[in-house]
Amino acid sequence: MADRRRMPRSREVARELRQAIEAGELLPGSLLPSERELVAKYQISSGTVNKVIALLKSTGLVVSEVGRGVFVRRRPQLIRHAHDRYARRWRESGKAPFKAEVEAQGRSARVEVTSIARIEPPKWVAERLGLGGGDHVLRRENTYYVDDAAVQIVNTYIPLSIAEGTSLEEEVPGPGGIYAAFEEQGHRLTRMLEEVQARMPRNGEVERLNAEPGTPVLDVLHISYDQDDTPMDVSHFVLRGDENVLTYELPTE
Amino acid sequence: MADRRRMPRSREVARELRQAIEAGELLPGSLLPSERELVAKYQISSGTVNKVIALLKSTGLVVSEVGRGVFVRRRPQLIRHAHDRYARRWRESGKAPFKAEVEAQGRSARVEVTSIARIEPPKWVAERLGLGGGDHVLRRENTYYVDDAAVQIVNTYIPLSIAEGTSLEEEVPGPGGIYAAFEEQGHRLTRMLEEVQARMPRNGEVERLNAEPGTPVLDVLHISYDQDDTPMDVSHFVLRGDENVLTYELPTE
DNA sequence: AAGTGGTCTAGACCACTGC
DNA sequence: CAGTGGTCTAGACCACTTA
Repeated sequence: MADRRRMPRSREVARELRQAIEAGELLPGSLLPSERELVAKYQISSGTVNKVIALLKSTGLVVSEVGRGVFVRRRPQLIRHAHDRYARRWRESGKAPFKAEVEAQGRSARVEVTSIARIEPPKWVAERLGLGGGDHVLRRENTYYVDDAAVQIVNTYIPLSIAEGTSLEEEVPGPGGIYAAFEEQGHRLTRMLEEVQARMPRNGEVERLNAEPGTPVLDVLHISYDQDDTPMDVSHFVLRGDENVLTYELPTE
Repeated sequence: MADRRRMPRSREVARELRQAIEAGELLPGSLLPSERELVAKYQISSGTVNKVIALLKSTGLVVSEVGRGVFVRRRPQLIRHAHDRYARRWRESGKAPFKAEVEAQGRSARVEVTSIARIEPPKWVAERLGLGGGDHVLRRENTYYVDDAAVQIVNTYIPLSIAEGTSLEEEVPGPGGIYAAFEEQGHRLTRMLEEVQARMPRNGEVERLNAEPGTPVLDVLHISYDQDDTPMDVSHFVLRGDENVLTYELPTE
C-alpha cells in the first residue's frame, strides 16, 4: 500500500530475507544461504546479491565473515550508560561505573590507556575550556573493551594548569579515577554538560571500534565544571551506536 | 603508515575525492565530476565509481540527485535540543522551544499532528507507563519540519486514565502544549528520563525524514513523571542524526 | 535530446576459511 | 581443496533533469 513506484530488485530480496529473519525462520547466529545459492534462488546476478547483503548489513541485521558466510546477528546486549555515571558514590565504591555495568551483565570489561601527552588543544577544546592561545592541555586517550571488543573511545582534555605535576599525568591516576584526582586538587565536580550526536564512523574509527561499516556511532562531548564553574575537562566519547544506550535523568527546575 | 594490506580501489578513489573536498578544492554545494568522467579519469568501471559515490554518501560528505549530479554537501546547520526544553519557562512563554531554536537560526519551523488515536499500547510503552493488560493509551503522532523538510518524528503515548476527555485528545491541546494540559489535570512535571541510541533508519523512516539512506538517526525515549512519580507520558523521538544535537545539563547529586 | 545517477548482468579473480 | 564473501569489469537500460 505504500510503494507507488517499483522497488529495486535488491531491496525486494533484502525485504524477503529480513522478513524471514524477523519471522524466526532464520535464527540469530544461523547462516544465510551463500551468495551463490541466492543467485540461483532469486535469479539475480552476483553483484545484486552482494548489494542485498550490503543492505542487510547496513541495518545491522546480519554480519558477514569472509570465507565463512553471512550470519544473522545475535541481538547485542546493550550497555547502559546511566546519567549518574559520574556520581561520587561510584568513585567512593572504587569501581568504575562502566566496569560495574558490564560485569553485572556477566561480561568482562577492560580499559586501556592508549596515550597521555601534553599538547596544544584543538580549537573546539580550547573554546570549551575557556583557554587562550598558547595554553596547553593534557590529553588522555582511552579505549574501553567489552569481552575484548572495543566499544568506546574516549579522549579527555584537561587544562595543564590543573593537571600539571599531579597524578592526572600518570597512567593510573589513583583509585576512583580522574575525578577523585580532581577532588584532591580542590576541584569538586558540581555540574556537567553533554552534547550528543549520531553520525557515521570516520575512517580510523571503523577499525578502532571494529564497527561494521554501516553502523553509526554516538558522539558525545562532555564538559565538567567545578564549584567555581570552571571547566575541569572536556571528554570526547565515541561509542558504537548499536551496543550502547545513554540514559539521562533530568529534574525540572 | 597505517594500511598494511592493499586498499580496494573504490576506497582509494573515495579517499582522493574526500581529500579534495576537505582541502577546499571542491567547495560545499559544488558539483563533483560525473560518474562517466570519473570512469575515464580513474580508469575504473562504472560499478566501481558508483560504489565510490556510495562510500562518500555513507559518510554524509556528498549528496546525489538523479539527473543532476553529485554535490558536496553544505554543512548543515545543527538544531540544538537543550536539556531545558521541557522547562516551565518555555510553556509560559507560549512559544515551543523547537520553534524558538529554529527561528533563532533564521529558519522556519512547523509541527504537524499526523494522528491522534486511542490504542492498545506496544509492550515497551505499557512497561514504562506501568500499565496492565487491557489498559489503553492515547497516541499522538507528530512530525516536525524545518524549512519544510521533516527532521523529527515524535510519537507520544499517554495513559487514557489521564488523557480521557481532556484537551489532550484534541489536535491543539491549548497554548503551552501538552505539558500545560497535564498541569491542568493536576499532573505537574517533576522529573524525566531519556534513553538515547544511535541507529540506522528503519524502512519507513528513510522516507518520512527524507534522510539520505546511510545517515543515522537519534532514537530517544522520553518518560515524564509527575509529583507522585507517576509516569505521565512516554514519547518516542526519531531525529535525523546529522542535523540535530541533544544537549543535557546534569547536576551531580 | 543529451546528460545524470541508480540499478543490474554475467562473468572474473582474490584472500580467506574449514575440512 | 572446495566454498565463502569482497571486489571489480564492461557493458546495458531506466527514470529523471536540464536546456
